[in-house]
Amino acid sequence: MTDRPVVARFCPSPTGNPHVGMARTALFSWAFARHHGGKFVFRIEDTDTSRDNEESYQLLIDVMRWLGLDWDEGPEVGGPHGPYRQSERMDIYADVAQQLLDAGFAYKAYDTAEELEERRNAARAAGKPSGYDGLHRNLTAEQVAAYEAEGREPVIRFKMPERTYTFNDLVRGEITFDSANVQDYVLVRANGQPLYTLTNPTDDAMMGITHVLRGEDLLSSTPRQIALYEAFAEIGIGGGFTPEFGHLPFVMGEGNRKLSKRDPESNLLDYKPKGFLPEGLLNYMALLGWSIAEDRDIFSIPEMVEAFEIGRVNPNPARFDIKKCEAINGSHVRLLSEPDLRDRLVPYFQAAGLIDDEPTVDQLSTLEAATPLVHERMTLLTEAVDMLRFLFVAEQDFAIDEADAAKNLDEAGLAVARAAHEALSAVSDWTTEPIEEALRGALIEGLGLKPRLAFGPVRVAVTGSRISPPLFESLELLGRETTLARLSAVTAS
RNA sequence: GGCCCCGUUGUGUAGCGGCCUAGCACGCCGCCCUCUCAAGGCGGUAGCGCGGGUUCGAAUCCCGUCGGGGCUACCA
Repeated sequence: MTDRPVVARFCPSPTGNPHVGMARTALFSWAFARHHGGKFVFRIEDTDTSRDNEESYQLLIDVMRWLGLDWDEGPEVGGPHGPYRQSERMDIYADVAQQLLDAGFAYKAYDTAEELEERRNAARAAGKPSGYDGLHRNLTAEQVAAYEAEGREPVIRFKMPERTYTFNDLVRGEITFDSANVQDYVLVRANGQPLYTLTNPTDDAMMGITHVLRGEDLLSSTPRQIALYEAFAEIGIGGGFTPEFGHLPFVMGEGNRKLSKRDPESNLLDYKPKGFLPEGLLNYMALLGWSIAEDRDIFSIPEMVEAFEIGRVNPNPARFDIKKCEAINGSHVRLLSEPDLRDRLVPYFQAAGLIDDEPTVDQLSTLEAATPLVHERMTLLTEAVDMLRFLFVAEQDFAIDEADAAKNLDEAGLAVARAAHEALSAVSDWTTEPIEEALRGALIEGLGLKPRLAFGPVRVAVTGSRISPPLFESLELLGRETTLARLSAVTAS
């Protein structure tokens, strides 16, 4: 490790919906920066105009904010090395490319796509590396003139020095590439547009990035970037040093493939509406390649920051397991304080139309009283909505699950409901204890029923479902009038 | 084809030469608790890809092999 203060970054390109693999990379980079008390730079790599779009950009910002991965420099917060969107830095890349050309680190190549492909195929057939063969490395002035006269538009290629590149990967240890296998690569397209190969290292250099944490797919482009950094140092671009690299393992989806847009759980935007907590998702993602301790896997983000060491990241790919993700989320829900949970539940009840956009005092107090009843019964916040719907729904919209009714409200069940109605009619102090007493007295002792058979019909009649929060507490919250009305509605039909 | 990375129960991981009769978690199964569902408690299931070495001793080190993945673009 260098002794330079850590500057890490996250630099996605805004193409489509943000996904889980991307967020995991962001999380690790962020945690690394925070752990070392360094800076975290957020940069948008939108140089591919055919794939990038504004909406994705906004989604990226929103999702980073939802997750709480804050940045010290980047879009919307600014910083000394802006702008932080590559589409606004085109003049910089053009200038850097020209300097590279002038200093002899890069050259113009006039090969056509067809020529390239032909030679590529030949190389492959001969068992040789199939990248660019360097044919136009040393064109004479006459050759250049001839190509120009033909109207050919050159790309700019970086001239790879012929030597071996060894670096110490932060997660994988020492890795060596021979430049014989790393060919001269394109920095700038024939149409003048700079490519990722140029823009990414240029910005990392100019923004003072000391540690590059990224996906394993970029591992094999590391030697050519190291070579570029060395050229940068020569011509005075950036801080004159090469950052350290760490290549994070893939997050896998079904089969042996990387998690992709095709996998339903890859879309980060779905997590919030489904009822995930950011801290739950973050905790789970952290487990994809890292662990905090031998016997623990539930932790807070501050705890992760405290403990995160990049050297302890596991290099092998991890499969995304939505079941475990949900279980971890459930643990975090249980860790929430009652008031906190209540506040977080409100938007979900609003989305379901059960609580007004301007919640009434009544709605809020009902939710507050009901929250403890469901606190340990959910893994996703949306489950609270289903369990507590019967408390908020307008009476004309109250519905009983048909399958549950069929099972619990047969003739015997209706008899139980009638008995319950009668017993509850006599309860004047409408609180949990007297309610329970009345019901037990009438159904268990009176009718000699097993608790399961006694309370099942009441539960279904009043809450609309076989599954509900604890019954007596639920009845108290529902209120005497509504409870009795629902019981008689069921027995009347 | 070439180069590079990876390989512990179904899944995620711990392990970094003896503490391993391989630990933890999710999942699954069973039991307990119990007004339903959860939560919680207890127990069970299942793993070091393979073959050679090195060593008194290997999941741990070395070599090979097999398997998987990535890159090999005028994508990122």
